[in-house]
Amino acid sequence: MMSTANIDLALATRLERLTGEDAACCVPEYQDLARKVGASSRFPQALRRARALADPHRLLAVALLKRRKELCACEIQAATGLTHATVSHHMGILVKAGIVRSRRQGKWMYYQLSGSAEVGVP
Amino acid sequence: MMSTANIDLALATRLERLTGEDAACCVPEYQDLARKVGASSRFPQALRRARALADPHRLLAVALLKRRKELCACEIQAATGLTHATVSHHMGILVKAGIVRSRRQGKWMYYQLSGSAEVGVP
DNA sequence: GGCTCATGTTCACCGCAATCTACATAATAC
DNA sequence: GTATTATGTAGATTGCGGTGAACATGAGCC
Repeated sequence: MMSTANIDLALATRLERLTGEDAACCVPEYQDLARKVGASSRFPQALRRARALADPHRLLAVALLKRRKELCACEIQAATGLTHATVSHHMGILVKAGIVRSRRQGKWMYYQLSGSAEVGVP
Repeated sequence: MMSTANIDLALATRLERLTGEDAACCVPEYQDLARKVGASSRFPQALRRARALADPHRLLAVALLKRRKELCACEIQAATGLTHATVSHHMGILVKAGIVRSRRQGKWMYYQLSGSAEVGVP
């Protein structure tokens, strides 16, 4: 396995052969930029939101919540055809991602969108 | 395992016991709505975009492309610390999702954002 | 032509997430 | 109190996706 230092060196020598503009195209700069972007607090949040919408059942639930203002867990279960355990699991992920908020009324658990459901890139 | 028909029946009888507003809260309506939303051409596209951004390395690559206009594969490799095979795999997913477009120039493959990188809910 | 470099493709491995079963909890009805 | 309903939680299984090694391709250089 090639060490990170070796990869850096090989890349640097390769990039040095390029023409003029490539003076700005050095490896450490990209690693620093990547670290800076990855360390931003917005990054894990955006990732959590993207992951939350990256499942067909969860995306469907959010799409339905966009049309009906509020749905109870059993209605989402009917729409998705999943078991209640799986629905609870999915809705928990959406709530943790900040896309959906829940409200308990008696036996029923109601879900609605919490602000915009869009996902942006940090 | 409970059949779908049985679940429908059980849910319907449960929902019938609820108060006034629940006349509109019938199971087939939600299944129809779910089918309609799921059958929309926008749904699989939105899902593909969300799934494409649901990986930290891919999200990082897109975030970097938002700052630098264009990056070659080796620069993305340097930024992410992955092997070239994995970078190629990830960029392929981003291209198929329509988030990134690629351009070959000599030996180098350049990537740039293809329009907005946002993910909307259909 | 052959050689090297940058990248794409294929395959196998492995970890994680989606799912269900089973049990637990909360709230209402009796 | 018990019974029932709606939902959450824990554990186990399984399938999918991220990963890298190895091979293939394509472009420049000699």
